[in-house]
Amino acid sequence: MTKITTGVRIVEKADILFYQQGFEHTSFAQIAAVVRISRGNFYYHFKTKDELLDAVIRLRLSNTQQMLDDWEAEGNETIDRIRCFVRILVSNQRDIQHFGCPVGTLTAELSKLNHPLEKHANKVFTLFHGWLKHQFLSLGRDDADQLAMHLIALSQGVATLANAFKDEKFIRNEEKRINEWLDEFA
Amino acid sequence: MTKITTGVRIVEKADILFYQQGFEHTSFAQIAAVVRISRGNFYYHFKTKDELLDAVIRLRLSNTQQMLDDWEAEGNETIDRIRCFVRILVSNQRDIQHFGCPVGTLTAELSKLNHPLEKHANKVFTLFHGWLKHQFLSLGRDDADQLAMHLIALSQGVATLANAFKDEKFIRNEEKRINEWLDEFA
DNA sequence: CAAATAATAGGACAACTGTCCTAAAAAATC
DNA sequence: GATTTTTTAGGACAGTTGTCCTATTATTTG
Repeated sequence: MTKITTGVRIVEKADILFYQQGFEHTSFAQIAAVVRISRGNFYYHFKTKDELLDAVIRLRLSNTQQMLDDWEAEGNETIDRIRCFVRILVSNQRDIQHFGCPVGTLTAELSKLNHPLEKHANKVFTLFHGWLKHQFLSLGRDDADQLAMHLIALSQGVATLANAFKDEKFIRNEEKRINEWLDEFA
Repeated sequence: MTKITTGVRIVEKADILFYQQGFEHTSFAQIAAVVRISRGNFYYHFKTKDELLDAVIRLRLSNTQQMLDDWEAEGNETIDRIRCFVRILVSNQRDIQHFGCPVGTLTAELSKLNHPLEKHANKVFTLFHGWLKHQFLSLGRDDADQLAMHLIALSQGVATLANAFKDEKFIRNEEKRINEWLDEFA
C-alpha cells in the first residue's frame, strides 16, 4: 500500500474540478479547500496554475493509455474492442449529461483561451485516434485513419448534445446506431 | 438607413467576443474598449453580465431563425435544404477551426458554470432541431426526430474535432460522408 | 429658448484572482 | 538527541473582476 502524496491528491481533485467546472472557473482557493490544505501551501506543490494543468493533463493521458491497454489485453475480437470505446458514452452517461466529455470540453476551453497547453491537452484525442486507427487497420481497412476520426467525432457530438439536452434516451439511440454502423465491419 | 444604437453595438461585439474567447473570459472592460465607450457607461446599457448574455443569446436566436427562414424560402428541394445546414461546416470552416461551434461551445461553458441561462442558450439547438425535424418529416420519415438529433450531433462532433486538430481536410471528408448519408433519403 | 430626459465619463467599491514571501511545524537523517 | 530537509500555514501583494454612484454633457421635448 503506497502512500498517496499531497501532490497527487491535488492533481486528482483538480482533475475532477477542471472537468466539472472548467479550468478557468476553478480557483486555487477552491482546490485547496477540497484537498484541505492552506492556500499558501499550494505554492509549495505547484508554482503556477499552468503547472497544475500540465500535471492534470499528464494524469489524463496516463489514465487513458491505461484504459486502452486494458481493452487491448482483454482478448476480445477487434470489433468488440472498438465497441468498448463506444460504450464509454453509456457507462459515463451521467457525468456526460452533467459536464460533457472531459476531453472535448477541455480542448474547447483551452482553444478559446489561446492557452499554450492546448496542444498538450489534444494528445488525449491523439491517443484515442491512434488506438482506434490501429483497430480499424486490424480489420483490414485502408481508410482506418478517417474511420477513427469519424468515430471520435460521432461520440463527441453525442456527448455535446447529451450535455445540452440532458436526454438519456438519446445516448442509447446513438449507441445503437453506432453499433449497427460497426456491424458492417465485422 | 436606421441608426445603430450603442446598445445594439455592444451586443454585437459581445456576441463575437463571447464566441472567440468564451463568456467568462470576456470582461466588461474588454467589450467597452472594443465598442469604444467607457466602462462606467456600460452600466447604463446593461446592469449585469447576465443581462448582456441574455441579449446576446436573443440575438443569436434571431439570427438563427432568420437563416432557417431564408433556407426555407429559397425554394430548394427538401433534401437540399438539409444540405444547407451541412454546408455551414464548410463555409464557417475557418472560424470553426479557431473557435469551434458557437452554439456547442457556449452551452458547454454555461453547463459547467451552472449558469441560469443555460437553458436559454440551448434554444438555438432547439431551433435547428425543430427545423431539421420538419425537413425530415417532409421526406416522409417517421423517425424525423432522431434523424434531426443525429445530424446535429454529427456536425457538433465535426466542429469539435476540427477545432482540436485544426484539420481542413477532415471537415471536407465529413461533409462528403454526411451528404452521401443524406443521399439515401433523396 | 428652457426644461426634461437620455447618454456618457470617471472613478469608487469590495471581492476575488494567481503569485509569492516568510516563519513555524513536522519529518527524516545523521 | 541534534541537525537538516521537507512540508505547512498565514498573510501580503498587485491586478482584475462585476457592480454601482455621481457629476457632466448631449439630445430631445415642450
